Amino acid sequence: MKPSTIDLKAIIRAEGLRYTNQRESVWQELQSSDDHRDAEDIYFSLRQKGINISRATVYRTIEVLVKNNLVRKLDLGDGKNRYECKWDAAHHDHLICTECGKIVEFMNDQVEGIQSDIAREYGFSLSYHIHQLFGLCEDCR
Amino acid sequence: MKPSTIDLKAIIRAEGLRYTNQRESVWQELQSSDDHRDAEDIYFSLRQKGINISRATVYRTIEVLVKNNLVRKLDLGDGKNRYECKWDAAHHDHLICTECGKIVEFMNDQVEGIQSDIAREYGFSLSYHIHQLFGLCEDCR
DNA sequence: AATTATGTGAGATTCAATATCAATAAGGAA
DNA sequence: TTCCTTATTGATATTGAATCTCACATAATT
Ligand SMILES: [Mn+2]
Ligand SMILES: [Mn+2]
Ligand SMILES: [Zn+2]
Ligand SMILES: [Zn+2]
Repeated sequence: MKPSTIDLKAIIRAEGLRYTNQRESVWQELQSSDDHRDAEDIYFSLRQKGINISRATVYRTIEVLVKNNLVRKLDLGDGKNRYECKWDAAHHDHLICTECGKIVEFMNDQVEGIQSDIAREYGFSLSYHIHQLFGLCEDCR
Repeated sequence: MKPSTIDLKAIIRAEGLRYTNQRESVWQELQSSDDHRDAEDIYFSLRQKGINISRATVYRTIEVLVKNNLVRKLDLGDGKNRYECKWDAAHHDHLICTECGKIVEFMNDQVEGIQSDIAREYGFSLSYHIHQLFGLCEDCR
């Protein structure tokens, strides 16, 4: 992931919130990889780097980032939420290997269009969708 | 839902399991409606009908039914698994109202086909998928 | 520096789901 | 039918992710 052009301090303060070391740390940690990580991952990585932070603060901060569209929350069906840095990313969905956990991102305009058609057909106004394909990756089958 | 032509006793015993009142009761309860219900719903409905059963047994029995493709387990993102009777149902995905919880079932051959294409493109062999559209239904928007 | 309200940390709590284990009962044998 | 073996059940404890509580810390303003 390329270095952020995002000014977290400005965003945080525009929300009327306080800019803190903990919030900056969580944001940096999430930006440090392209992975789809869970809150516990973030918590442990920060602790390992000697940064003192609590689980509660990790959860609370992630929620702030999600609300400001800097991070996307994902439920990949393994019982815990995962998060990905999405401030510069176009929409995409996921292909997941049920054996090794590998995650491939895909985007298909045709499917996106059909989703809108389906919503219209049933009188729904769509706000978001979940589209996940599960199976075995090349290496695992 | 039309009355079952399924012989649960035969299926259960073919699995080398014992046919019990509890297992039959859970199966009957799941068949009694077309809804997407959670385990607690099933548990309470049975108790209300005077059937003595424990939560643990409800969970365990549902798992047996899922493994035998009589019931489909769904994660609709509200923190608890939901179940639908699917012994006679063709595959379908879901459109969910985030306001009132209404669930509409849809099926689109084109999307199903594209999913296969995507899997092939990335070298995956697909085993299942989750496709859920969230938004406001006609009544709620 | 003083003030004040927001943010944080440690631990308690919630809730769905699973595990434990003594008691029960299904189903095969006689 | 009765007996026997063992899967199943129920009551309860436990797990794990996520949230809540509240005394204390600290960001931000004056
Ligand atoms: Mn992704
Ligand atoms: Mn359905
Ligand atoms: Zn794999
Ligand atoms: Zn609605």
